[in-house]
Amino acid sequence: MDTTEILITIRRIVRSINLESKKIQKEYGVSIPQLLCLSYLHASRNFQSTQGEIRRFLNLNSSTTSGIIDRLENKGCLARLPKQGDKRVVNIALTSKGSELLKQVPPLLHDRLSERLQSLPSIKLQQIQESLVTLVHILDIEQVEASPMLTIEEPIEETKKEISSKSQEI
Amino acid sequence: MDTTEILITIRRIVRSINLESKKIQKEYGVSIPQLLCLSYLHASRNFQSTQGEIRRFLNLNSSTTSGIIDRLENKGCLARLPKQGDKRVVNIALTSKGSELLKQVPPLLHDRLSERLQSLPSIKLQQIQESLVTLVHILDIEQVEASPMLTIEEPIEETKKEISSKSQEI
DNA sequence: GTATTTTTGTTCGCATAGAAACCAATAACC
DNA sequence: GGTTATTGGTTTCTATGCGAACAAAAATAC
Repeated sequence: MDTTEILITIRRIVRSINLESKKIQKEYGVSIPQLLCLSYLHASRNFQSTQGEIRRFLNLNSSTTSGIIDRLENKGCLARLPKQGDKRVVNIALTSKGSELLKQVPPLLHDRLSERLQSLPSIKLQQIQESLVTLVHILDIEQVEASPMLTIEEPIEETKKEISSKSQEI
Repeated sequence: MDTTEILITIRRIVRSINLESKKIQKEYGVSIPQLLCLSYLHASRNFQSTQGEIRRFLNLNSSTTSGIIDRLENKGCLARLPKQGDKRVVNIALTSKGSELLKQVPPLLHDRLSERLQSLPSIKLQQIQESLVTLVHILDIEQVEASPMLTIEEPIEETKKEISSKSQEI
């Protein structure tokens, strides 16, 4: 497996995750980013948070977060409330409908996948973890540069690119 | 790092790839899926292929492929031609504009990423490959089920799920 | 030859994702 | 207090991605 195949494999992993998200959405009516958002609210103080906090938690762009919140609001899972003291900020509150939905979904999801991952030898699992972190570093060039104190890394050039060539259908 | 963190890491990898795609699009006017499509045409006989072949190569849904081809057609990078003998099939032909664009983009991209991957110890690279393949198997549950002759795999239940919980902003 | 099934690719609808533009509110500066 | 800079979130636009529906064409069955 060379560079190209690694990239192709990543694309396939991404696709699987997206397909899974679609299945969950069909079955439960919420997507994974939506679920992540609801989970965050559930774990927040007073089951509330701000759009900015959710955005940072999800590590997404502001407009994307706004869209996710819109759709959850339309579903009745959360509500937008004004925040005392700062009129720019919108408080996002989990509704009981959202809370109920959370009770149905996460345990099923988490258990199944954990099951599979934990059936692996722990050495294997460790490998996966390290490999993913390595990939993050390779791809997250900006992050590495932003923290020169992290570790000894080889000098990495500014602009990183990604390539593609053939991929084979399975 | 447990299951949740693996999932979170995957999400971060996905994000990096998407951000990279955005940069490339801004700089060269084409996205990575579009580049993949053009590359495939370039390597095809007579610089032509069918929508179905491109779809299988990209491993994408038909409507997605149609959209990608639409946008490349609008850019003048490819053309839709009828196929002799089967009126359902559309031949997709790379234009010289598309060919020229390919000359500018891919070498830069591929080289940079290869460079970084190949600067890793070969053991590390091997780990990454194996880990990705393992993840593919875990996520590609349907593939494994569809091919019971592949290898000895533990019995895997039908519906797999994915979970999420906290992720931290870096 | 006719009826049915399968194939091919397009359209539509929905969601995610980012960039850019925007505006109101707040903070910082003088 | 007035001016400038920053912040927070929304809107608009573009692209990717999937599923469902669809129509035409081809393949298959009788």
